Amino acid sequence: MFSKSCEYGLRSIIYIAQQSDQDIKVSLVTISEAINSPQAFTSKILRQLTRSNIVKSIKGPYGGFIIEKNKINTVRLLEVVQIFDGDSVYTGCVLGLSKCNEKSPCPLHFQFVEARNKIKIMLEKTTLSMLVNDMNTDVFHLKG
Amino acid sequence: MFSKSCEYGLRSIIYIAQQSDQDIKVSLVTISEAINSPQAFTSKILRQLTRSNIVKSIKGPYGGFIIEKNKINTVRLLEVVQIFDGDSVYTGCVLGLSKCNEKSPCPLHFQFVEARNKIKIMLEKTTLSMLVNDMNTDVFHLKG
DNA sequence: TTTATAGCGGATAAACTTGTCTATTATTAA
DNA sequence: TTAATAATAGACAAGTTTATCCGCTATAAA
Repeated sequence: MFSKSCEYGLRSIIYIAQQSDQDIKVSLVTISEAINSPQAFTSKILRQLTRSNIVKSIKGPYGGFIIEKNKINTVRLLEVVQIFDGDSVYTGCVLGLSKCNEKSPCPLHFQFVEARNKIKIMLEKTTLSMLVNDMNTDVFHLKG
Repeated sequence: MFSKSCEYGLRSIIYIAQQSDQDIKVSLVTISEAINSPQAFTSKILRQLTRSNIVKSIKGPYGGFIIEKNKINTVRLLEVVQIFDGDSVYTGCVLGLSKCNEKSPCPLHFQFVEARNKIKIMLEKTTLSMLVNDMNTDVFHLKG
């Protein structure tokens, strides 16, 4: 459904948000251990998130990554997915046709519209803070 | 959502079904022109469909591919998707975790359950004949 | 029986994604 | 000012998917 990059990106940002919510700054090493992802590759993922101004990075000793409190409340999953996979998941023809739309649809177009729109709406609605609250219940996990 | 192979596979089988429904046998060349796909690659896709006994192939002059009438009525999209992409689209963790389930879910698990199950049900319900009927209305297309 | 046709099988290549390595830059503490 | 730390940048490598090529096999018609 999502690319590996996007998966790591989502896991990273959820973890960082959870920690930032408790005012804990986390390093690359800590993150990749927490979400069980390859370190060097995760580094690239994090750069994409900092360049997009969702995550803030601090260099040097005691450095690491944080997300500002207000961003935890406002940033939605759609924005994160957008960075890594664009909108291909909920837009774009299921059969890979470039000229597929309401007017000139592929035979699966209308069957998929509803299900995929559900995904889009869900990504639009879900903020990082919602997931942080979930994480605090200890039911959910980000590795394994 | 689906791999390129799966996209070509679905487009191929829908096209073959539509033609077989009118007792027309189609060759590789015809198929790849009709669905606008690379010929050699489509050949491999078709082999997978014949090996799975969904499509029948006839060698030699006047050869080509057909789907038996009764199969058009019984084969469902799920079966085709299964061949190319397995069940990763509607099973498997959205965040790429191997140990993600109802008991020990990732933070996005429950949000996605409904939307993805909708996709699964749709693939389970839809037979080739349903799509053939659609195609006969001239509203739908498989290329471009 | 020969010839042409069309699917089959395997090797190979191109493109893209995922992942690693090393050197550099910024920053903190001593 | 120096040493240690941690993010950054870019080159490079491995893996996967997508795509091509070529010779082989089966078959139909002449």
